[in-house]
Amino acid sequence: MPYRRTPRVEARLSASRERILSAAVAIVAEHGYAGCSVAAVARRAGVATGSVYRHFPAKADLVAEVFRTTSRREVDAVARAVALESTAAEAIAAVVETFAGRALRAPRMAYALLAEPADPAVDGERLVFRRAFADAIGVLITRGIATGELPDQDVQVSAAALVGAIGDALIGPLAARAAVTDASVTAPVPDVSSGTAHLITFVQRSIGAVS
Amino acid sequence: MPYRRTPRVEARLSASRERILSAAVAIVAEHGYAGCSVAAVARRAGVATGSVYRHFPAKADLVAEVFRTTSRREVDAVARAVALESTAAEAIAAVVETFAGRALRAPRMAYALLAEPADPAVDGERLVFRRAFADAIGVLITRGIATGELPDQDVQVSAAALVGAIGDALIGPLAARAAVTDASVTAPVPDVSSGTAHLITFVQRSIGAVS
DNA sequence: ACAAGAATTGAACCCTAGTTCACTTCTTAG
DNA sequence: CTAAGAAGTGAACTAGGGTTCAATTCTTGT
Repeated sequence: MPYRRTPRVEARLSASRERILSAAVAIVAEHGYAGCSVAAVARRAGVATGSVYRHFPAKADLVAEVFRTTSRREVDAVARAVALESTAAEAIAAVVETFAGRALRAPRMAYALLAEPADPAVDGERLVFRRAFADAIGVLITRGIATGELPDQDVQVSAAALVGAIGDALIGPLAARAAVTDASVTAPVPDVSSGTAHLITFVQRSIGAVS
Repeated sequence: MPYRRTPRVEARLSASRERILSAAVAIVAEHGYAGCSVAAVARRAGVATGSVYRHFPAKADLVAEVFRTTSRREVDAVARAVALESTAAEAIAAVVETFAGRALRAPRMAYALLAEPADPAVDGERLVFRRAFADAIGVLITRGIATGELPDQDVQVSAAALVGAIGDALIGPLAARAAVTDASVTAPVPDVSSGTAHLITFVQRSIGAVS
């Protein structure tokens, strides 16, 4: 029985899978889920459309994995920022700065993560993402309560509300930026740094951290 | 030239349009945008699919109007609640209670308003909705600052962030309820009243209202 | 070199849901 | 009553994109 899968082939297969995934991530970062058709992904990865289905049973699985990959990056960045700071006030400020900074540098991607309509499978992942994000913030709140820096509070509720607060405060400017990016126009965008500063004040006050 | 549009016909036409719109609203309330196909709307309104296009140039226009109709109700309810209270602390509590109460009583509708993927036209309306909601909250904050009850703050940022905070804190329980509603199963749902109480504390603290 | 079988291809297929349109049914003015 | 023309109908059309599959190209063990 000739031809048994050899490590060499195995490696090429997983490299291929990786290229497809990367291509999909790149397309979402540039054009959002709207531009992420199977045909476009295949073209960018340098394979035939049919080949995509050798690695992913359906498009929903592909985009779900795309979402997971990209959202993990964001959650990790935020979690790292939290770990670096000592006080809750500094940590929550770092969360806002990290997340807002990254989002505004890659607005199309941020929009895709936060709000863009997509496959129901992505919706599920989005809930996971928000929960993970909330957990990272929860860590900081719990720590603050333990040290007495923060008043006692429902960590789950505060964390979930903060995720919403930060996300929503960003959607406005984000939508503007995403729009101009789509039109590939370099346009003046409403200043964000002052908004970020105000948002930091808001979130610090909201968890009871004296600014 | 026989047949000129008479008031009688005019009335029947607008009644027809109204029936179509109501049917669409009802379907969204029950099954979300997912179930809101033109054929389904027409069937429920008791007209042919083609007739829908006598009143709306395209489906996007219909669903946009559905969204506008339903979101106005919510914003009005919240604005009314704000107007009834005198202190900012009471007013923001009333906002949370009103919105959360209504949302949890009609979870499928709330999900459609807040988060359900839908036509791009709906996305645009959703931004309008959030802004209107934020404006209602902004009124209360501005008033609180003026009376000295609240510390000075960026009203826009605080209001937008609060919209996000309230919305996001609701999405979790909402998704659960919407799911069980879809399956038409009466199931135990995570208690929400205690969550609402905690959320009220959170939002009061976040605008600097002493609880 | 050869054959067994897997990987790859990309054009054809299919399915869904919005939209159209030729035809029928009403409504109105003379 | 009759004709002009609008409103209403629903089956057929269409578009877009996910999915499939017969044919082709590779890879491997003897």
